[in-house]
Amino acid sequence: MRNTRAAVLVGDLLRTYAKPLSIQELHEHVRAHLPSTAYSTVYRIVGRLEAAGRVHRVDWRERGSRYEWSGLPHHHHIVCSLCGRSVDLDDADLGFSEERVRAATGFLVDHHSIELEGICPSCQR
Amino acid sequence: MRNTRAAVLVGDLLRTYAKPLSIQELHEHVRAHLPSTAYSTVYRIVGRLEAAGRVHRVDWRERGSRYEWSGLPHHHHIVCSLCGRSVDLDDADLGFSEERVRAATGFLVDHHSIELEGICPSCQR
DNA sequence: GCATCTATTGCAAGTTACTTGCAACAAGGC
DNA sequence: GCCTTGTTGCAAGTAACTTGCAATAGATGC
Repeated sequence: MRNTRAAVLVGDLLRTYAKPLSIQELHEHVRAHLPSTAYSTVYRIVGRLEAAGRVHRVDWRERGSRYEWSGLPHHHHIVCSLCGRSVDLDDADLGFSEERVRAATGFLVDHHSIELEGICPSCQR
Repeated sequence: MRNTRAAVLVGDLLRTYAKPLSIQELHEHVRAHLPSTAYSTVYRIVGRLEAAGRVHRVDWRERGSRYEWSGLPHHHHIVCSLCGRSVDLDDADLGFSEERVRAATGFLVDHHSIELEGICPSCQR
């Protein structure tokens, strides 16, 4: 994968922002630095990053599908339904283990996705 | 909401099948009994059922969005990535509690969605 | 049962977000 | 610098989902 200007901008933002971003949001970011960049370019960069395993997709129901840097430790998200901010949670915070699912169902778990929505502490005030 | 023939077919299938179904699948079922039924009719019936709270949407990533009868006890699913069959899991099977999330993050949880994918016991053989 | 009212339907067209073909372009190796 | 080939911008193409509208059919009251 070539280090084109747009690809570097997309990769850097995903890596440093460390939260899921939509292609729209990535596109806006790239255009701020390289105004001629097309949506389809960002779309394809993200596809390449995903194929290379450097990024993975996250679905936030009403908020659409988003992409997050894969180098982060495994975690899930809780998104504030008022302000949209997200906080990370790991399996231990949730009491989750694949072992437990295995015991309950006999399934060998490949993949799990946990998405939570609620009101964050600051919006509760 | 009127008890039209198509709406009764959709509602009955969702209630008795008790597993998430796509609009496509519901449409095929309705057409088997009422061949003239349009996709958009099923689409709107499901929308009405959802608005009435009798059905809710479930997202199964690659398998698309599906709808499930709401009268069932709260649960999640693990879907076999080979045969597509799903098994229900409740929060206790997962060790999950909103209280725990509250303690870890301070968020008031509105809604949570947990979807698992793996290999079912019979496909493991 | 029959008339009436209005939700519901079928059809076709519209919208949206996502995908792709292709010729021009530019990153990286030599 | 020059060439090779991955990338880009543009515009057009999909597929799935939505909607407008005139015709239809549940439901209600008589």
